[in-house]
Amino acid sequence: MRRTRTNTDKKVPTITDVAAAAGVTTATVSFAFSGKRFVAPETRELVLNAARQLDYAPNPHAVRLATGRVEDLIALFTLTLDQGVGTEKLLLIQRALYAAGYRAPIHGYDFHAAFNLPEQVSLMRDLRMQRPRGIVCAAAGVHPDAIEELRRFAEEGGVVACLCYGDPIQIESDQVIFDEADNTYQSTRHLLSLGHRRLGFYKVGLDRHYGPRYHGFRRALCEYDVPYREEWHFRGGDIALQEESGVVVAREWALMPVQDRPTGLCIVNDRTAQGFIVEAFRLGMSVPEDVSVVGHDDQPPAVFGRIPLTTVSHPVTAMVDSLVKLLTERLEGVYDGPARRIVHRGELVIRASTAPVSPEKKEALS
Amino acid sequence: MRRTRTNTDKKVPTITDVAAAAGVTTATVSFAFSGKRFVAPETRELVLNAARQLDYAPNPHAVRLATGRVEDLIALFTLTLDQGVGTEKLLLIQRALYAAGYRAPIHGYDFHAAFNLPEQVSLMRDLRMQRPRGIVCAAAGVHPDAIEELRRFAEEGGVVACLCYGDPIQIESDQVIFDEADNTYQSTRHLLSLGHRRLGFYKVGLDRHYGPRYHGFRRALCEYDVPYREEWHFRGGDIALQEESGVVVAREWALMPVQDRPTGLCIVNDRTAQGFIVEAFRLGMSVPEDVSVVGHDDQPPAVFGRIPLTTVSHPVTAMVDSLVKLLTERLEGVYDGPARRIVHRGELVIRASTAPVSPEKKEALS
DNA sequence: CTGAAAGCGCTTACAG
DNA sequence: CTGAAAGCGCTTACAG
Repeated sequence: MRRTRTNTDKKVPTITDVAAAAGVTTATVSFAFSGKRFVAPETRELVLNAARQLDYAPNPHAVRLATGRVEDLIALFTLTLDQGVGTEKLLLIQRALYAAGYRAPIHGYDFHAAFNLPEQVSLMRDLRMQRPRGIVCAAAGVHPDAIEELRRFAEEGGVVACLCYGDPIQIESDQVIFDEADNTYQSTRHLLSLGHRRLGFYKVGLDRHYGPRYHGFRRALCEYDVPYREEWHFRGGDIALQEESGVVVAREWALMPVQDRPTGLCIVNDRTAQGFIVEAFRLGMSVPEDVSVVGHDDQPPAVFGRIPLTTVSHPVTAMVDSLVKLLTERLEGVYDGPARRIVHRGELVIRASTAPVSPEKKEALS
Repeated sequence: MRRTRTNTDKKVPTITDVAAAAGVTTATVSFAFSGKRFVAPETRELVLNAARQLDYAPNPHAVRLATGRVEDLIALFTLTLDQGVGTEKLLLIQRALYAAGYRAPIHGYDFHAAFNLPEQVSLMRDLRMQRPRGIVCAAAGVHPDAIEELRRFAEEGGVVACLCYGDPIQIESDQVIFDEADNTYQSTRHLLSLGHRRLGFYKVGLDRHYGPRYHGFRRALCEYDVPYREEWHFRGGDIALQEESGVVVAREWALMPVQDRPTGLCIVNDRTAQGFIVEAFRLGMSVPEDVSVVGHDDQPPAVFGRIPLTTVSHPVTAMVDSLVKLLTERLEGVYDGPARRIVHRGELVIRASTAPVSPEKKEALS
């Protein structure tokens, strides 16, 4: 992998070249750029011209080595660079930070890294060693060892802000939390309020079958005194494409005896729910006549899919706004107190994929 | 924005600390890690233990400053971190490069940066100054000044590989090119072969209304001797959400007199096409009875949207494979010859959104 | 087998 | 108003 500079490679101009060209010291060049010390206007012009002439730009590694931390760098860490809310949040954070004068490259890895522990920890450690000004951790399922790296980063003077799903991350840092349990609780209550009593649950992804969303589901059932049935907790298999795992769930569901299968399904997320619905129709069923389906996120597929989806929103913009606010307050020294937490909840949006349980099904049940 | 180390901040261990703890020189520590010089096994153990003890990790900036280029860093540059093929490609490239032992953070900016020239150039310059081993430029609409930065990067010994849309980027580097013109040419020919003669065109995004896709559209029309009609070249407005601009196009289309509006529409891309279709149905029209619609990309929305979409695929995986192959051959010194170009084309996938032009419309036309 | 030291390209006290 | 020089934390010829 190693490669040495060949003699055909062009030399990159350094501060020394600029100093020589301008007939000054490197100190003067440095100060002419940074403004941290007064430089006579004429000298300044001389330096700037020489720099322009040579097309000089400072070597960031030298700058960072000399100054310690990288003051304008905020690293964005994620494990879910998906085709949905995860990526959208990062984009919005990036945009806001760029606007505030920071660079914010995304150091992410896709979905599969969530199950690849050593990789995850080494990624986080790399980030820490780069000594950015801050790290935004926007990921679900961050391993304790990776969190430990974050903690060290904070101890060493870095700013940490987290965007969490479901549960807070075990670290003393500002956190914006999406209440996943409540999200699924709301969708489940909606189905219950429509009279459904045989309810199924499915969450895409291998992670956390029994995480916050599951608990939200159970809590709603509990309040309505409706029993939880393990066989209606679908798994869908290990499929990368979200829609496809919805297809698998539809097949599993369709194979169940009509008298004893869910009449309402709580499916996380919209894309997976649409996958379910498309396959259900293909199998001769219809939604919501044969099953009511609630999705999650209220992303475009909820509106532009097979049928308009009843869903619970994921407040992407609000969460990003909170995060950026907490973070920039720290960065700019406006706030320096104890860690803060802001919890966001989604909202139920009723569309066409849910309907009251049909009378004959009510009978069948009794 | 500046911040100095407070005395509560923990000190990060350096190579000097490790050397002291192990009772050796920093040189020995360095070589014990890199293996570039023989180190007695016992000494090695001593060093490794001390490092573990202190939880030492080298400061990447010092390493980079000392060695010049960053040997295991490939920067991924993009201007389109979308919710679709753009992000998917980057993910796949990242995954492949990680597997090959490289780090590949995404230095991207969203869609709007494409129109923000200074930002774009400064991003590319920052990347160059970081002196990674290589830069992958996966973006459409890269400005000449940004390309100039890429060129300098290559002159200075960096490896450049491009993933282009439509036209090659004006630089001597390996390139994988997606033939956008052919993509739209194929979709247009499909409509023509179904008997449609009144054809409309819409490409989401402000960029390049008259780019390669437009030319593919016109070429197909030309071959069938069908006139191009400027008023059927839709604009859709400046809308971030791809589906929404499809909605706008549907409204524009529906307002046209029935006798004089397109019977076939070539819409880039699938999400936009589904947006069009959903709105068309809402307006009381139906697809393909009232209009045939071809999408582009063959992404999930083509299969899981309002109706299954006839579309032309975007060969994401094949393109990424090509790119990674070209790039790693360079990185590993397997290939060192002149720049190579690989062109990929998509394939027509026929589903339910297109149908032969109806007889009464044929009459109306004549 | 391993040290002592120069050098990478910056920044910033310390002088004048 | 600006220089001379130390220092950031590494790597790597140069010695022995």
